[in-house]
Amino acid sequence: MNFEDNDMPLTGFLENVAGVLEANQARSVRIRDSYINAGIDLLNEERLNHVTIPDLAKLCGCSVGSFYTRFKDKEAYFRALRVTTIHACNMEIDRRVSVDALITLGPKKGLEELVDLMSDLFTSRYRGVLRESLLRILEPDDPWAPMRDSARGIMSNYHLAFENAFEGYMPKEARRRLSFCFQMIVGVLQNDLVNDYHVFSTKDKSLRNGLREAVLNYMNFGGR
Amino acid sequence: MNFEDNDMPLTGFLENVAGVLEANQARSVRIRDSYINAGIDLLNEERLNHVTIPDLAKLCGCSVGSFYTRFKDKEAYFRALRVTTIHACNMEIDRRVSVDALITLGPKKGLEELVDLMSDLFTSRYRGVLRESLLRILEPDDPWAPMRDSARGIMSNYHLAFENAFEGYMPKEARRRLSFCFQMIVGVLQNDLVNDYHVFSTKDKSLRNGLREAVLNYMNFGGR
DNA sequence: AATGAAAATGAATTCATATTCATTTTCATT
DNA sequence: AATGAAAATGAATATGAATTCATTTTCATT
Repeated sequence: MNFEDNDMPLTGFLENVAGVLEANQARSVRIRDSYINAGIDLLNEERLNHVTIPDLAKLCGCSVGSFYTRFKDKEAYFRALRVTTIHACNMEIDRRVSVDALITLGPKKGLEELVDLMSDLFTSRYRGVLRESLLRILEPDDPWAPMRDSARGIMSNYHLAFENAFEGYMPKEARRRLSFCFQMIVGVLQNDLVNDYHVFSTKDKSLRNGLREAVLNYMNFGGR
Repeated sequence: MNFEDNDMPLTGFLENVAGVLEANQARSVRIRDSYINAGIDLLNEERLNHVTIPDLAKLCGCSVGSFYTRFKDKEAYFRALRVTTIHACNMEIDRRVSVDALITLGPKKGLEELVDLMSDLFTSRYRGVLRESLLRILEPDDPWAPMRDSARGIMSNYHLAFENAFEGYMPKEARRRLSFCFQMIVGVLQNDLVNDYHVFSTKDKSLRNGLREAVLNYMNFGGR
């Protein structure tokens, strides 16, 4: 999967992130990116609290000070991890659930694609960053806000595509149900993100299948 | 609602919580309970991080030191908040979804009761403690574990009651669906616990109604 | 009301990371 | 290869909240 690629080029959006300091030399860009990539991977293993700057620096084979010539502070670093993550997610979203793509797929396959896309995002290499963002959702920054924005974008695409499928008129009831589907998918996936002890899990494909079935059933497109 | 009562007597279970120090005088019991009650209420407003011991002491009209004669450390204090919460939740669970109660209600009303019970728990005075526990789920303690245990208990009751309703034989398919229902309910409610920006919310009754409808539909008991 | 145990007090201390900065090293341009 | 700007270094410092403890006060029993 494209958005799973390691060592993606981080140039073009990191530059504009508040607190990410200018990197004018190839060397500093390399170190900056290695900090970002290390962070993305580490957050799949532990909480950001437990990642100390000295640890991080050692892992990247450089010094504490270098961290601070790349990032204003730890907060800016986490912001950079998030922006990288959101960028990757949004690429995937645009690719797979644009209004055009959804109109081509039609309602039923479109819904299946929604479950698959969301499952893929929550299972990707960025899972740890997503988890950390979710677990810090109440902090002043609200690191989950951009995910919410993306979610709203997806929803809007679905509403448009469904309206089109229903020839311009979608019953209010169907709108409500569509929204609730999305809320179920997100809820179940967020729960899985944080909680390993469920019957249906993203670890195998059971959660994906369960969600698909639940959503299709609920929308009256019939299960499998 | 019973489990909503303020100033519930905290004697009988707090005594056994690790790190909760003996309180032999009426005065110390009073102070201990006022710390607990203040904490439960504060966590509806802010994260535990932001509650400092000096703040807490001032709020309870006593000194920092008194906190440490009641609780070994802040961790023990949070444990006490959780045990209080779980105690209240379990009382409500036993009262409302015992196997007997569920057999009396029958499958359809039983499912509605599940949605209502879970919604009530996640909307109670203990909402803040539940949220804080969820957001700390990855910490060594796993403060969410006891909630998971309660959840397992509820599930088991439902499986037993449904087996009874289906005269001792419940199709595997129905078992799976029942589990997934629960996973949806918990997922959606946990999401709401942490995230205010959804179409269906516990703030009004919309989430409760939506969940009820979704669950009944999915289980083929027909919506409203 | 005397007495010793329990509890409360809050200024001072501890502790664990995040962050700084004077110095050294590397880069890129001439 | 000389030069100045950029970047890296890591020991030292700052920070901020949790925790301690010597002292004072209150409780409960006689």
